[in-house]
Amino acid sequence: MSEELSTELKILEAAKKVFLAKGFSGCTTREIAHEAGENVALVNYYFRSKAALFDQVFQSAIEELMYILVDIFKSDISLKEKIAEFIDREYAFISSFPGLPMFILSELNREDGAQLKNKQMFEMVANSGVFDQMKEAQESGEMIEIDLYGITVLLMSNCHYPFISKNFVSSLLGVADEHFETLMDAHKIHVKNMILTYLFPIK
Amino acid sequence: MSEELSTELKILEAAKKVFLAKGFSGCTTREIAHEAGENVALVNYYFRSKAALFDQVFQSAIEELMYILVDIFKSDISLKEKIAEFIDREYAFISSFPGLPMFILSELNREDGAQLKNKQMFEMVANSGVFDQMKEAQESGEMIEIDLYGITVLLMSNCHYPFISKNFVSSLLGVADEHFETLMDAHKIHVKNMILTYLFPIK
DNA sequence: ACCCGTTTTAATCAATTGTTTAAATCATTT
DNA sequence: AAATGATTTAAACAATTGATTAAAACGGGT
Repeated sequence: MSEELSTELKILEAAKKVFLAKGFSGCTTREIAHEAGENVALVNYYFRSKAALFDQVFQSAIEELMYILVDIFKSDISLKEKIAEFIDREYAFISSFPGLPMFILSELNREDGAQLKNKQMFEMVANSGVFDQMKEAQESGEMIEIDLYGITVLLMSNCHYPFISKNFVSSLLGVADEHFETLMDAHKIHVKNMILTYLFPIK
Repeated sequence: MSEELSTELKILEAAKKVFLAKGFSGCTTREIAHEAGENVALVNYYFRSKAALFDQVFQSAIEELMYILVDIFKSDISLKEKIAEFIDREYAFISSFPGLPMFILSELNREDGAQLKNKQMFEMVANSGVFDQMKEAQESGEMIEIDLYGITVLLMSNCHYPFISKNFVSSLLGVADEHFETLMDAHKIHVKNMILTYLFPIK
C-alpha cells in the first residue's frame, strides 16, 4: 500500500519533473500544479514564488550531481581507480536522470538564471586530498601534465555530453530509442579506455 | 560608411542574437523587435510568427555548424588529418559563436521544439567517401574498431561541451573570463592528442 | 459541539504574451 | 501632383502569465 505524499512534497516532485523536462521559462506554475494534482494557489502557498520553487529544485539537482564526485574522491583508492570509478558511477547515475546535465547547464546559461550557491561541495572535493594525489601522480610521472580545469572538462565532456546530445545525434544518425542504452554502454567503454590511457600512459 | 541593413535583415539578425542567448521560450517578440530597433508588428509582418522566425534561425544555425563537417570530410586528405582538422576548425568556429552548441541542443530537447529537417547535410557527409575511408582504416588496423555513433559523440563531446559548460566549470573552479580563451586553447591540445592517439594508436 | 489555526479552493488581479488591425507614411509610377 | 502599392506605426485584441485574495473546508484540542 502506497504512502500518500504530503501536498508540499507532491508539488516539489512535480516541479522537479516539469522543470527538468522544460526548464524555468518553458513551463508554468499551473503546469506544475496540474502535474501534482493540486490547486494552483498551493504552489505559492508552499513555495512563495515560481522562482523560489525553481531555486530549491535546482540546488538539489546540483547536489545530487556533485555527491558522486565527493563520495568517490574522498574514498581511499588510487587516483586512476577514482577516475575509472567516477566514469562508471556517472554513467549509471545519469542513465537514471538523463535530463539532469542539460537542465543544469542550460539554466546556468540563462540570464538572471540559476547560480551555483553551494561551493561547499567543491570544498569537500578539495579537502578530500585528491589534489595532492594528482600532484603526486604527476611528479612520479604516472599521470601526464594536465591542470584541474583540463581534467574536469575532459571527464564532464565525455560523461555528460553523450546524454545531452541524444536527440541531436540520434536524429542525425537515425538511431532508434531502444538502441540508445546499448550504444551508451559501448561508448562508456571507449571513454574509459581513452581517458585512462591518455592520463596514465604506459611507459 | 556602414551599409544600412534592410528591416527584414535587421530583425533576422536581432532574432539570431536573442534566440541564441535566451532560447525560444526565454524571450519575447517585443525583445527581438527592440533589439532590431523596429516596431513589434514588423516581426509578424516579415516572418508571420515567432515560431516561423525561430525556425528560420534554427535551421541556419544547424547548417552553419554542419558546414564545417561537410567541408572537411569531402576534402582529399587522410582520415586522421580530417579528424585533426575538424577539431581545429570546430574550436575556432565555436569560439566565435560560443552559444551555438547549447542553443541547438537545448532547443532540440524542447517539447514540440525544433527538429532536424535538413538531412541533406548528413547525406553530403555520407557521400563524401569518409565512411569508406573509416572502413579501410579499420581493416588495415590503422584505426581502432569503433562505430559511427562512437566517433561522432567522441568528437562532439570534446569540441562542444567545453563551451557549453563554461559557466558551470568557471564558477565551480573560479575561473575568470579573461583566462577562458587560454584554457580553451590548452584544452584543444589535450583533446586532439587524446582522440588521435586513441583512434590511431601507434603499433 | 465549539473554537481556532492550517490547508484548500475558486475567483480575481494586473501585467505580459503573440498577434492583428486600421490608419499613417513612404516610395515609385504615371 | 495624383495614384498605387509597400512599409511602418500606434493601438488594441484575446489569451495566458505569476501571484493574491477571501471564503470555505478541514482537523485537533477543549
